[in-house]
Amino acid sequence: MDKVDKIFEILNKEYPKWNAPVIQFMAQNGDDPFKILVSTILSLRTKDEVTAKASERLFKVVKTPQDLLNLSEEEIEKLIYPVGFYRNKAKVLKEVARELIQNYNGKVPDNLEDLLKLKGVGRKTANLVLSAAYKKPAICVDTHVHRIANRVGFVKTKDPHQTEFELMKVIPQKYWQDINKLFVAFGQTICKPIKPKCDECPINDYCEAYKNGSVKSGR
DNA sequence: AAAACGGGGGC
DNA sequence: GCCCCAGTTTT
Repeated sequence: MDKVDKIFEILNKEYPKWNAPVIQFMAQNGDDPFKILVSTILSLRTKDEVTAKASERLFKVVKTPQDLLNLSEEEIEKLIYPVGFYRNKAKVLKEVARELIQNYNGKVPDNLEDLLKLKGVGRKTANLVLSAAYKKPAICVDTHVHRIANRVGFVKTKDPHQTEFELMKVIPQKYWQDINKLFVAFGQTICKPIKPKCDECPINDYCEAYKNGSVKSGR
């Protein structure tokens, strides 16, 4: 069995042990692209749990872009507090809602180009929406994915953008969905930026950084 | 008191 | 490509 197959097999098996509130939350909320987009925007620089709670509160009131637009920024701020940047995010959320209604019939675009045109949406957010909401082949590179891919040895680059393209070459497409789902949870609990728990790591046999002792406290 | 949490956007 | 951004939680 190929090393890549083995790694994903193990991570999939271990996954239930890890907590990734946002992912669980998204799973509970089906694949509604709008909710996934909003949650992802909220998650910026904010802990998973907090994002999940804030999303839950917001979605009790807001189901569509129009709902969002009907609220004042202050009302949105109250709903999403205490996510970091709540003031800015409230503004972004309203702007995104406005763009969705004006340019996309109130629906979240299902292609990278249009998603990237939205305010506050970059490659990470866009790819997550494509993957989670539309089940399209896309790899969402956040700091966890970037760090883990480099440690394990899938890629060797400092540029997250480059990581995205390298991973697409190295990892078979059938696993792209797994990357987005598994790596965040794995990165938060085991393969942490500093003080990673390599002794408890289920895939340390396959990790280049572990083998050559270069898993420093660093990103 | 200081560091950690992370992605987008401007230049 | 590098640097800035901002609020809450954790150490």
